[in-house]
Amino acid sequence: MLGLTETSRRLNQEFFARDTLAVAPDLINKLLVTVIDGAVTAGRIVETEAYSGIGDSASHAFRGITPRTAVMFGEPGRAYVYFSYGMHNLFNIVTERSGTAGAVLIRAVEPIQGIEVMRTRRGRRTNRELCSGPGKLTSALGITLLNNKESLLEPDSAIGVFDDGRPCGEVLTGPRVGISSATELPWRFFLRDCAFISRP
DNA sequence: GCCAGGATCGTCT
DNA sequence: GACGATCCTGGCG
Repeated sequence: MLGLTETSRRLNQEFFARDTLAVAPDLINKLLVTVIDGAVTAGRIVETEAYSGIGDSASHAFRGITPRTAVMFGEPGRAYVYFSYGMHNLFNIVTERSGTAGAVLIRAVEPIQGIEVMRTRRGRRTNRELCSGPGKLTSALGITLLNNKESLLEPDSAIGVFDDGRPCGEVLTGPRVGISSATELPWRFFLRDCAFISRP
């Protein structure tokens, strides 16, 4: 697919078909790669949040299957992209076995490849401002509603997540950001002492 | 550097 | 008809 990932392994369905609370921390330190509009961009995932189904009142799937949330109940390893606050696309990866709702929101990545493309898409910015938030990284990586429901598992998928085997730093947990219910659950995962997370 | 306010629309009640 | 899993800008110091 590209030089960067020649020695990397694309995460398969088995990886995503697990407990959302196991997948979310395991995604830290993995590479999120997109090939969109002819441009390759990649970033190292440094911050995620878990959104479950049953019992998680902050999850879109909490009220059951609707046209929007159906993808969260479907096949693991697909993209769930939705539009928020009238201007931002937010990118999630579907988890759990088919029939069980779950997704992991990618909240921040460290820019690795295609940084000039990211700068073009986001405007003139420092590296840490390019992808340090869920709305920012979709913009920088070119992810839109068009990518909703797409598989991340095929060799020619526009979006993929790769493991390059690089050792991971310490992963910390904390409350999720920007929600008004289930605020007590520590389902946000992020790299310790990382300059590229959405908030210090 | 910090904070308040505005932008803007898909989705569900 | 209300409300976000947010980001950017401008004003102030």
